[in-house]
Amino acid sequence: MSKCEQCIIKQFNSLKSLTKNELVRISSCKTSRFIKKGEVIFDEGEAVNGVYCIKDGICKLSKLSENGKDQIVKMVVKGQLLGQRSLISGESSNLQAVALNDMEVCFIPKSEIIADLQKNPKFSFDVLQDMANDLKEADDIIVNMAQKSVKQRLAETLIYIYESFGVNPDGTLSVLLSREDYANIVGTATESAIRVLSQFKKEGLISTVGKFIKIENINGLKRVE
Amino acid sequence: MSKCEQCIIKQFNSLKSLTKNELVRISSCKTSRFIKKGEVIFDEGEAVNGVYCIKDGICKLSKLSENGKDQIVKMVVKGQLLGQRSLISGESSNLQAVALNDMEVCFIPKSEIIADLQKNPKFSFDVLQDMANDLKEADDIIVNMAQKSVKQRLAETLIYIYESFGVNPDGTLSVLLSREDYANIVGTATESAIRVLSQFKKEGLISTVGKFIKIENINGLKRVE
DNA sequence: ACGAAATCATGACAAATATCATATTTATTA
DNA sequence: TAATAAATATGATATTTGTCATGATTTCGT
Repeated sequence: MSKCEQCIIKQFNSLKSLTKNELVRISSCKTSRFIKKGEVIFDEGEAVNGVYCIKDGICKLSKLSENGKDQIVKMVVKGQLLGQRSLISGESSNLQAVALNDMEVCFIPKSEIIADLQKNPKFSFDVLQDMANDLKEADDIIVNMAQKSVKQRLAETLIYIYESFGVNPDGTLSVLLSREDYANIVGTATESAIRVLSQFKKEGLISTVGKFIKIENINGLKRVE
Repeated sequence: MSKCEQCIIKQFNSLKSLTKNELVRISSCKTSRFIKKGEVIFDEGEAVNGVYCIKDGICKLSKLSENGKDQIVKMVVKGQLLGQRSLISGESSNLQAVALNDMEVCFIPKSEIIADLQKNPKFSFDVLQDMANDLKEADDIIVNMAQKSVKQRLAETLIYIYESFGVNPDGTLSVLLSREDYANIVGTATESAIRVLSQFKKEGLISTVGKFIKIENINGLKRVE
């Protein structure tokens, strides 16, 4: 099994602040795991006894609302950590995590991470900054949900995915989402999301290649009202 | 000026994890301040060079959206800390803070807090837990905004204020908000908020004493659709 | 106490979005 | 590969919410 000390993935998350010794210790107790597209990594209400370091792939974090609809709250991608929040608050997860494509992750047990949080202030501050950033993003989402139209939110989602996760060689968005996923990010009915995407297509703002979406006019998307 | 070591307010926030010595040091450089209702504590985009410990009163944290409407993201009350997030991320504030009634706060400069975060892991972990909790609440708000009706959101806001901030001797909600504030919490037009409150009143779910609101049937509010 | 300004309230209408129905296309699997 | 299921697409319509107009009430400063 590969070693954390030599893993380049950690450069992209708080684990980079761990010392060589800490990494060796974590490496010895971590477990590597492959996750298939659509597989549930952990469920809402489930105890998450550690943190996942994502080596490859992307997943969605969602919460089931009382009316039975799933709301996607965040997407977590290669290089990032998954399950930090629950670990720190010591509660079971408030969100469900589902793989959006095939993933490879390392699981680090809770006890190890907590030990490091309490001993290594640099690591702990790094996690704190991560969380502060998540909180800021969450605030922005709240404002968007509350104040913007479905059309605007969907346009911004497309731009967000484009800018954060990039494109395939043919220019289509590298993250492949169903129309239902788009609806669950934007917080609308699936039919509404489909309709808006159709409209964007008619207006030449996007094009589609099978299920893949390609942004054709990003400035147009930014001007959507 | 009163001393942090003896202040009972700190029992309610992360400052309780500081050592006696740390508190003495902080006490010597903190400044106490009175803030009038409606006063801006800090503005969106402004650098917040420290943390406020709220000794008395309550304030709202809001963000101006592009369409010119204010969205209230959180309320912070006596006992809690204000400005943590910006301090940790080292950025200027993403939110505006405005006093909802007369307040008394202590301001602790950034350098002092950062020093303690880096030296005292217990304190740092406490702040981390606080932030994790804020993040969980933010997730819940996102789901509510995305999936629930204005009526439901307003009902839940009333219940939240009732349960979190309590009532006056006559049973009215102790936090006095304008109809516009309610609209800005729920993310709707002021007229819509007014209309829904009028409806709740007609249905006997709430009553009003001047601008004050009294919850008459909390189970009814919980069942609103 | 008085007038100006803000806040609250309500009606009428417009716009956005949800829901239901029903094709059509695409994926899955027996 | 045929049969079946799932996802996408679109129309018709209902519901929710926003906007504009207007008046009543409350608050505030002098």
